[in-house]
Amino acid sequence: MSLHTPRKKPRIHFDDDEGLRKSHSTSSGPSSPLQKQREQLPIAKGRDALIREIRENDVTILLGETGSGKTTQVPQYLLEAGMAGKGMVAVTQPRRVAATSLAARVAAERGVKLGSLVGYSVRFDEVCGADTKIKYVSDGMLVRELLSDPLLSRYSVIVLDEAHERTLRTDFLIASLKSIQVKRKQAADGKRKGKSPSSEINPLKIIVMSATLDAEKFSRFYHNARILYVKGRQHPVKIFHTAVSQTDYVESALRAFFQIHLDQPPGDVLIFLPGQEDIESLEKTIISHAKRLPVSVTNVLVCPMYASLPPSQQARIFSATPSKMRKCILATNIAETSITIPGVKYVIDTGKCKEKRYLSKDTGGGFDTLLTRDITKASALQRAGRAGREGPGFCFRLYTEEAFNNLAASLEPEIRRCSLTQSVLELKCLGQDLETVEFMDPPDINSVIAALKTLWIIGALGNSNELTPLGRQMASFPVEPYLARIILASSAHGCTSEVIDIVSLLSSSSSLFLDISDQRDAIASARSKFRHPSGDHLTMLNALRAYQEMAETENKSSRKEWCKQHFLNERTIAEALKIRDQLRSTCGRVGLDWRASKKDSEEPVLRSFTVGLVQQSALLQPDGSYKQLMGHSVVKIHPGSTLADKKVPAIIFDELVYTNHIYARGVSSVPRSYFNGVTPALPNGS
DNA sequence: GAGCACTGC
Repeated sequence: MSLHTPRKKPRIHFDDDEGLRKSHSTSSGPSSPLQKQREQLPIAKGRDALIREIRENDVTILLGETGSGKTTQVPQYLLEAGMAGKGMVAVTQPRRVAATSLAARVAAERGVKLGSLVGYSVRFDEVCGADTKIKYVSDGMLVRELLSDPLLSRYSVIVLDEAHERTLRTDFLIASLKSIQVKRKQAADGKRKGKSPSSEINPLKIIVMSATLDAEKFSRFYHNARILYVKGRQHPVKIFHTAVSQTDYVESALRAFFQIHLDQPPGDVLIFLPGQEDIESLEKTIISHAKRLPVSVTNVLVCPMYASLPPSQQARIFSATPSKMRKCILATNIAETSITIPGVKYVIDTGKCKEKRYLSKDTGGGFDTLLTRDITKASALQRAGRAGREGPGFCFRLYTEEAFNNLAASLEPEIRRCSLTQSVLELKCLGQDLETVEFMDPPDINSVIAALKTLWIIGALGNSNELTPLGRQMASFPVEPYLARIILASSAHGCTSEVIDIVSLLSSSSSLFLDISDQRDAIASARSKFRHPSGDHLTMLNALRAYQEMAETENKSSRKEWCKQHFLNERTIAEALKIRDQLRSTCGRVGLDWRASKKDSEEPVLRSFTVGLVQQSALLQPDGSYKQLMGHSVVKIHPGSTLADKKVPAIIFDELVYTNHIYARGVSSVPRSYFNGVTPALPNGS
C-alpha cells in the first residue's frame, strides 16, 4: 500500500461533481399514530382498486417500489374485504427475520397480540393461533407444508412477496401454486355441481409481489395476469458514476471514501464489497490512512460487516455513531437486503459481488464455484437505495455509466445456479418430476441429471428413477438428502446419537469454528484440544461434547466466555442444538432410535458418513494429490481443515468449493475399504 | 494456504 495521505492521491472523477457540492438537506417529520401512517402510505390511495382487481382475478401481479407499504397493507386489505373467507392469507418471505418482524408490525397496526389474528411461522419458531388469519411465513416453510398438504387447503390467498429475488423455494412455489390453483378450482366447481359434497376445497387466489421490472414474465407465466403498479416512497439518492473505469476496486473505494470524508458533511458511509478478504484489507488501509489525517478532521470508525463475523462485532454497526465521528461500514451483500443500517447517507458501490454457482459434471462429481463477478442493475439500484432510507443520500459507483448500462438486468434465478438434489427429491414425494413440472425458468438439464444421479447413488431413487422407501424417509428430514442418508445409515451402525450431533453442526448456517484471519495461530492451538486424528467430523463432535459438558455447570456468561476462548461460534451451537431436536423427533417418526450410541468408537461414525458421502470423496494419488473417487477433478484439502497438509489414502468431505483451487471443506480420513459395498458403481473397480 | 447471501414443522 502506498504511504501517501489520501489528499495527495489523484481524485477519482465522478460525473456531475458540481451537484455533489450543493446543499444537503435532511429529512424530518413528526411521528404519527400507526393508523395515520397507514393512511399515508402510497398504496393506501389505490386500496379500493386493488381489492377490486384481486377479487376479479385468480392471479394478480403487484409491482411495488420500496416504501410503498405493499407487504404490510395488502394482507390487511384482503382481510378487511372478507377475502380470507374461512381460510388464511399467507405471505411468504425469503428471510426469517422479515417474516417475524413484518408479522409484529402488522399485529401492532391492528392493535392485536402477535399470534392471534396476525402470526408468523418460520423454522423453530411459530407464533400462530386458531384465530390467525394473516400468516407471514418463510418460503421454505410453505414448501415443507406443501409436502404434507399438497393443495395448501388452509389458505384462501397466498401472497408471494419478494418474488423478484427468485430463490429456489419461491420458484418452486410459483410453479406449484399454478397447478394447485387449477386443481382447487376443479374441486370447488365439482362441489358446486354437487359432485363431491364432502369437499371442503375452495378456490385459491395468488398474488405475486415484486420490486423490479420482471412483471411481464410473472404475468406471462400466469396466463397474462393483470399487472398493478404502486409507487414507492424513498428519499432521493443522487447517483455518481466514475468518469473512467477503475482497475482496482478496493483502491478506488479507499480514495472515494476519503473524498467523501474530507469534503462532505456528516453522515455515515456504507461500502459494498464482495467478500471478507477485501473487507479486511480495506479496513486496514482506511485505519492506517485515517491516522495520518490532521487532528482537526473527524475521526473514522470502521465497521466490517459480513455474515460469518462474530455477533458481538456485528452489533457495532447498529450502535449510534459517536459525535464527531464518521462511521464507515464495509459490508458484503448482507447489507443489500438482509439488514438495514441506520444513519447511512453515502453509499460506495464497487459493483462487485460473489456468486455461488453449482457446476455439474457428467461424471456426477460436480462442485460449487464461489467467484467474484459484476453485480446486476437491480442490485445496483438496491445498493443505491440504501443511502436514502432516512433522508436524501448519495451513491458513488466505482464504475462508469456505460458499465452500468451494460450490466445484466437481474440475477439468474437460483434454480439455474444451484444443486437441485433436494428439490428433485421433494417433487418425487409429491409424485412429480422436475423435468416435467412447468417452471418460469426451467432448470438446466445437466443439473437435473446430476441430481437424479446423486439420488440414485445414495439410494433415494431406484433404477427407473422411482422413489424408494429409503428416499421417502430421507425427505422427511429437514436436511440435504446426503445428510439424511448418513443419519439413516447410522441406524445399522448403532451410532445415530453421534451422527445426529455432527449432522446438526454441518446443517447449521455458519461454521462451528470461528475464522478470524489475524488470530489464526491462537485459533489453531485452541482447536488442538478437540482435534481428532480422523479429521474434521469427529473434531466437531469433540468440540460439541466439550461445550455440553461445560454448559452443564456454567452460567450463560461463562458459557459465552468459554466459547470465545475456544474460538467456537456459540450461535452455531445454539442453532445446531435446535436442529438436533428436530432430527431426533424425525428419527422417532421414521422409526430410528436416536439414542443408539457407540460412545467414542470412530469406525461406525465414519462408516455412516461414507455411505452418504461416496460422491464427496477423493483418493490419494501417487503424486500426492487427491483425485475425486467419482469425477476427474483434483481437489485440495482446505487450509482450515484439521487434515490440511496431511496425506492419507482416502478422504470424505462435506463440500467442494472452487475459489482459487478446488477446496474440500469438512474433511475426514477413511480407509479405502469403507467404500466397498456402499456404492452401486465404482469406476475402474477401485 | 483461506467462506457471497438465504432456507427447512
